[in-house]
Amino acid sequence: MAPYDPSDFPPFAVTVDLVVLTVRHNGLRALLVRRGEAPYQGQWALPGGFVRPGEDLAAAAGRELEEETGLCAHDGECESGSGEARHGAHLEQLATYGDPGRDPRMRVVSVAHLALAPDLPSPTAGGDASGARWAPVERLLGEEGGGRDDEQLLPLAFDHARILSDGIERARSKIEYSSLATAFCPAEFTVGELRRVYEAVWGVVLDPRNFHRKVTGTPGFLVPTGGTTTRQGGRPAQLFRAGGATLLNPPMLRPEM
Amino acid sequence: MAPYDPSDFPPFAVTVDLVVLTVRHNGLRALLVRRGEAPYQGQWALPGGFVRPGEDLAAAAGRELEEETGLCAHDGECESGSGEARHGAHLEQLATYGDPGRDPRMRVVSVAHLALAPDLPSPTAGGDASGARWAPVERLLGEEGGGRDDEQLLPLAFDHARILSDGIERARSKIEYSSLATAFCPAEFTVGELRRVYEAVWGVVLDPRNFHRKVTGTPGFLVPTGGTTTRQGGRPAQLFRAGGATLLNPPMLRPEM
DNA sequence: CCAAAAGTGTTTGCGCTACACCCATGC
DNA sequence: GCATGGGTGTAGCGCAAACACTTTTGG
Repeated sequence: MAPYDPSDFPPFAVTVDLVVLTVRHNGLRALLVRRGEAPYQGQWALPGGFVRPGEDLAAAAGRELEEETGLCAHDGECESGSGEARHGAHLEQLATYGDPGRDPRMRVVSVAHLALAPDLPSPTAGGDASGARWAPVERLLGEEGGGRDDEQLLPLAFDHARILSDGIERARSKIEYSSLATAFCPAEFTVGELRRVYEAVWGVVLDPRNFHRKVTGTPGFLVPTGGTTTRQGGRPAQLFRAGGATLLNPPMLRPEM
Repeated sequence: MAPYDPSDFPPFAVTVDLVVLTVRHNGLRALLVRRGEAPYQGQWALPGGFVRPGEDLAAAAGRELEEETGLCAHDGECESGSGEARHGAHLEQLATYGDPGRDPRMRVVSVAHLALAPDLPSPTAGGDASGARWAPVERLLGEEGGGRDDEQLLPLAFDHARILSDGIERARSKIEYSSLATAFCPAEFTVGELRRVYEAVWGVVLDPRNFHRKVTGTPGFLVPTGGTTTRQGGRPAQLFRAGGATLLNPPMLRPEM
């Protein structure tokens, strides 16, 4: 190999791309922005942008997330520190994509991050995108059982379909063995609401009795607040907050794969 | 955010760093190279180098791995394609480290990869490093129960201790639910040899009877070759190759954590 | 009074654990 | 023949799956 010469290395552009997921209307959805410029002008893409010269990768991801959603990241391996813009979201590094040619203009290495957010009241305010939406993931991945057949797939710019697919797969497997599903819920939530998160992310139906026993029996997963709510109708349900536990032992079991 | 201008972006150096693990003398070991230049001259570091202008990230990692060990990578998400230099090893992307200041000379973003290799006959031939060694991981992480107390910790250059720690953690958790432990074994191996891999990586003792039943009962994990060996002494043991299965269901269970 | 969701108990079965014993080789 | 590791059978137990019923609200 050539000797290590600081003044002579191939220059790269480094960006962060964000897979932001939420659960809305009993379905898993991803945040997309419409591209205003070539290439892929007018097509949908993941939010993202350049990493700034003095900026940590996690900080760049947190900044982009707040610009797009108003959410302030916490948790994961990213600790951007201060400033609670809104209720927190989970943010973690996903993977890095650097194929030559993934961006036709130049050599770009993108460090993708995964964010999990609760259902936001406002669709998508602020941000630099000329348009933004929460798209159901079935319309992006071409999975089975996701809505009607006449809904066609939304093509994504660059290699973003691949990145999104990896992010969804990470989320689906990670809620098995961690308490991450609570990141999709508001600060206080019911067992039933948490169950509907699992059902939406996995695309399955779970037994309410066994689910209730499982989550309330796992130490540190849920902490009762003492309050109740009837916002889902029916009998009042206990409210919980997310407990301190991050790793679930034993894990939640996803039915027959 | 500033408009997207291809000719005006902050330039970064992009490197790959390698966490190469093997099992040797009943212990988990990592490949280290001695640095020939400042900074951290003379200290031990993970092998790695710059990504070349037209080169994929996985290809860069595979190239570095072959330069350092003579191994040809396969499997994982990295498919560097052709050229079987020696028996294959597992290679996958680990994580990306890009703190400003992690390299005092310039802004470097390093895409770390994890490689799992069988015990190599020759210590470490070839490569560009002035020195190389397989270091027991206990001497690098300061864990309990790893050898005598008078052995002191080896400090690593840059943030490589963190990267190594992340790589080891990935390997430890991934052999639970995948057939990856076979990547530490030669092409043909016995159930006992595979068990010693698990014992070395996890630092535990497993019940030979239950282990045997578990791995032979998991469809697609092991394929008998028909041959036997007595290289471990005692009664001849059946030889196996790794089967096609990558995900183990149900997973191997790591004793009391 | 009806619908809708919450919450609880029980049975059944599978898989993991823990244990003792015989087998086939090298020295 | 003895040491060494390989391979098998079994009993117990804990967890998860499957299932029915009561409770408490809103309309």
